[in-house]
This record gives sequence, structure tokens and C-alpha cells, in this order.
Amino acid sequence: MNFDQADAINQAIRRLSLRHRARTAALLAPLGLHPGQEALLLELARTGPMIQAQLSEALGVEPPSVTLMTRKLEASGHIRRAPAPSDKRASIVELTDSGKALTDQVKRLWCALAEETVTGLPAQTVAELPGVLNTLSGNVDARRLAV
Amino acid sequence: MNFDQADAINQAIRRLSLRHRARTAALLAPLGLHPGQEALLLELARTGPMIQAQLSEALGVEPPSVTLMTRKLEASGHIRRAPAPSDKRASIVELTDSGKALTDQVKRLWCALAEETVTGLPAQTVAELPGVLNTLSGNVDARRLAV
DNA sequence: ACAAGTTGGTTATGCGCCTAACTATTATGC
DNA sequence: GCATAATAGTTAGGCGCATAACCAACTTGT
Repeated sequence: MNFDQADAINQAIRRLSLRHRARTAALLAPLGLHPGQEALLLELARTGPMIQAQLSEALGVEPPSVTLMTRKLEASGHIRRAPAPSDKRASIVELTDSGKALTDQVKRLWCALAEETVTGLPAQTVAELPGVLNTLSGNVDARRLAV
Repeated sequence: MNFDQADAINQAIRRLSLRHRARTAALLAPLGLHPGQEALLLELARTGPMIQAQLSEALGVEPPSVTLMTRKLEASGHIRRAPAPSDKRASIVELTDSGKALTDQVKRLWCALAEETVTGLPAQTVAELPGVLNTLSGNVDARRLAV
């Protein structure tokens, strides 16, 4: 592949990352959330209580990041951490009532954001979008590459 | 749009951002670069010497980020900053010889990364990819929205 | 010509994410 | 049964990115 094509792709991914994150930040700010935290809340809402290692895997983020994110979300009262009875190393993370309420609001924003994001694209492209993007992610996933 | 569709899109973008950045970091590490810096070098190679405000605009990044990035790249000898003769506030940024050589290496990595990224996708999808991604970015671009 | 507004840049601070190095617990192999 | 390895989590430090607040220099309006 020549450089111009490659650059167009890489640069487009970079710009999308920056702009989508910035837009997410702007939408979450009124809720007192920072981008990244919404993913943790949504994952807990989807899967139910889970330990940090599972969150790390599900979010595609390293354990130290989970430590800090959970600490902050716990401090703001949206999640709760309790020691796991079966494994003294692990701590179980779950949504509080306030966290559940907040997650409902996040879900609404999430729909608005997705609609805004795909505006102007043909329906078929939109339908194929998640698959295409996940192929891209999978292709550069260091974890998968390492296996 | 229902939540599942929206989440599929937003989550796919998030994962792509994380994984593509991580892969970029892994590829740039041997060159002593961190992700983000390559964009600055490539922009300087593409456009020639420019002031930081132009870099900020071209990279889609805020001025304070440019201040820190240029400072670090200057410290490692890849770029040079000189006061602009016509405007005493501005500083002109340009590649050093070492920076030019490094950028050539970055270009090679850039091609390899793009090829790796789009592996397994049909040629037409790849051809349309930059346009689609730029549409997405444009749709959530706060600058465009503000206008 | 000068006050007022705009623009270029920096400093301070905070967040998410990372790697490296560490502790504490659990699982494994001989 | 005990040393060794693997796993859960934390701490420390670094980078890119952001916003807020600020200074210095340029531009503009009257």
C-alpha cells in the first residue's frame, strides 16, 4: 500500500478517535462523568456484578486503569466494591442505585451520540459499520496478535 | 435508534480507538516515539515549516497539547523551534535532519500499520473507508457543530 | 493614536490510559 | 507438603489530551 492511502486510513482513525472522544466528553460532562467511565457503567449494567479482572478484559483496558476508574466511580457513589467471598484477592464491583439511575441517562445519550455519529451515511453502511470497525480493531489487537 | 445498535457503534469506535492507538504505540516505541508525535512529524513533512497554531488546527488538537509535544520533540532533537520574524508571538516549527530521517521510518511503519489494519476487508470497503470514517468524525466534530 | 478585542503561546491541573514493579492470595507440580 | 508459578489488585510514574487562566503581541475601530 502506498503512503497516501495508508495515511488516509491511519489519520482518519486518529481523527475519529479524537473527535468521538471529545464529543463523548461534552455529552457526559453534565452527568459528571468522563469518557471511559460510561463504558464501565454500561458493562456493569449489561453483565451485572463482576470482578475488576473481568472489567479489565471486557473494557479492553489494563488492570491499573480499572483500579483508578473504579476508585473514582466509587468515590462519587455510582458503584460499590466488596471483597469476593470465594477469592480474597478479588473485589466484586456492582452498580449502586444512583449508578443504575445514572446509567439509564447514559443510555439515552448513547443513542443520541450514535445517531449523530452516523448522520448522512446510507442505511446499509450504518448496518455494516460495527462489523467493519470490529474487524479493524481485531486486526490490530495486540492480545489477539500475541496468541 | 435502539440502544443495542447505538452501543454496538459507540463501543466499536471506542475499541478501535484503544486498539489502534495501542498498536501505534507498540510500532513507534522502537523509534522512541509516542502516539500523537508521529502525526506532528508527518504533518511537518507534508506541509513544511509552520507555526504551532497551524499545527494545532491540522492535528485537531488544542494549543497546550502542541506546546508540550513540540517541547518534547525539540528536546529529542527531531524538530526545531524558531521565533517568527513577522510575528513576535509565533514560533515556527520545522523538522531537523534527524527528524526528517525519523519521519521516513515512520512512513514505512504507517504503511505496514494501515495494511495490517484493513486485513480481510474487501477492496471496495477499504477504498470507501477513509470517506466513511471522515464522515463520522465530521458528524461529531465540536468545531463544525459550533459553527 | 490609543483603548479594546483578537490571536499565539505557556503554565497549571486533571483525566484516561499505559508499563513496570510490587504485595497478597490461589493454583500447580513434584 | 511445599516451593513455584499464576492471578487479582495496587502504587508510581509517564504520555497525550483537555480546560482554565494568564501574558505578550498583533489588529481594529473610532
